[in-house]
Amino acid sequence: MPKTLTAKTDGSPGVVYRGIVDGLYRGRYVPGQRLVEADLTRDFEVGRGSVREALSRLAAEGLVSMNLHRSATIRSLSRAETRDLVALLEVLNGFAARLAAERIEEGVNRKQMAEAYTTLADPETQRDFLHFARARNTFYKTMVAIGANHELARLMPRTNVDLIRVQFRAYTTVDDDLRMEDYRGIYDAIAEGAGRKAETAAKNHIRRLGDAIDKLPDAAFGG
Amino acid sequence: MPKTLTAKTDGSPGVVYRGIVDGLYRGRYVPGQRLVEADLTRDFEVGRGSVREALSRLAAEGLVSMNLHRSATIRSLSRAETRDLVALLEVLNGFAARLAAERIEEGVNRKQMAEAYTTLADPETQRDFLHFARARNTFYKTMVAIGANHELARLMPRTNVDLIRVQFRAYTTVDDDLRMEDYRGIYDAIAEGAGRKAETAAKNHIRRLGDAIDKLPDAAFGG
DNA sequence: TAATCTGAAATTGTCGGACAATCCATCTGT
DNA sequence: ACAGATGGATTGTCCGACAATTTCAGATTA
Repeated sequence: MPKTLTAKTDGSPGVVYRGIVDGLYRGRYVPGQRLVEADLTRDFEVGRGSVREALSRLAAEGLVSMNLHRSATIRSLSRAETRDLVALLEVLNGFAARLAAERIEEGVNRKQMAEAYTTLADPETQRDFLHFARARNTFYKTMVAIGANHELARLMPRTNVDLIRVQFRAYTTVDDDLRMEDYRGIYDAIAEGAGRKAETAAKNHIRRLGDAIDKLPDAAFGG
Repeated sequence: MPKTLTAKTDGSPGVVYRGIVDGLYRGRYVPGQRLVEADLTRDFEVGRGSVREALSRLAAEGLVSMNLHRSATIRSLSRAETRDLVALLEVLNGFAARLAAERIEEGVNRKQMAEAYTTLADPETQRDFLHFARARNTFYKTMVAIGANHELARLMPRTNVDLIRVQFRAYTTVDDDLRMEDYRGIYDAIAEGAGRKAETAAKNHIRRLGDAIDKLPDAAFGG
């Protein structure tokens, strides 16, 4: 029986890959920080080749940037880059929401989507940043999965949502309630099977997010 | 003076990377073909580590697929995958066209766009598949560049347009004229600075492409 | 003192070798 | 003909080595 492992689950490079992404969310690594290969080799107890492979994967996804003969660094989004990314996410998430709405009736989709939304809306999960981040990721991932567009699913992780999440984490305490209403709106539209409506709901949500980020002070942007 | 090299231009892995992409367009590699590391090491005269890094980059972009303990293979799009990809490209290209139209007045954008379109429309370049493919790539790349959305530019090459281009190359002789009209429509809308119009023109073009592909026989799809 | 130059240390880029794990095709015995 | 054993081919991973380049502290100079 051949092992069916996804690209991220496999061996040593995967350990490093996941370790770094996880470390990002846990605050062990912060945007701008240098990632020295020798250190990673020691920390994760794998060969330099594996470290290298993990780094180049992360670079391909845009999470770290690699300059020739310089250490890789955790990428830090500038104001302009953030704006670009938000504009792109508006389009992509709108597309994903529309697809999800169109397929809500198939299989166990409705049940899965409901589950993801329920845990996201649970005040219990909202107490802890890590729990909330995970629930939100699950929500979006479910939405994309239900949409069943293989290529979209492949491309989504290659946007830098994670960076946005982490880089502005300190500033997100403002309007939690408003955002929860957004999520509810998106979910309801998807549950209704209203593709158009879901698309605009998702787009509007991202646009509001972009507006909020625009108002952030320069200190929130590293480079 | 620090060398300013882009991710694809750098050293040995870049040689392999570009060699394979180029080989794809030249027909040296065909979808489904196995890529044995030892062979590539010999052909490109670089270390296995570099070959490995190039392969994982290509895998990250979706051009080759890597299975555990099996050779990497040039990916072959199934009918469903192609449909998904086309639907995604419709959204992304629409976005790119809109952005380009909105910024056509800035700097040398108008001139560059006109140039790209002119060489694309030149009957001379349309005679040879390789020339035409290159001109079309330039056309789209210019459009994206003018749009000036850094994240979109980063993400576009990670779609599998190249695969579509190559895999269905044998079947594209049908409606060249119709497609040239499409390009003209897109270009005109961009030149007018009409964002909405450019978006729908690009979307319609991709949709027509998708319809054409839908009518292709099963033989066109490998896996 | 401040700016500049210099050289050593740190770090990455690349290669080659080595070995285990696994897959694949072939062979073998029934 | 078919199930299982077997060996070659290929990948996954690590290690060591060396050149190229950057980085930084200390020496030199205006």
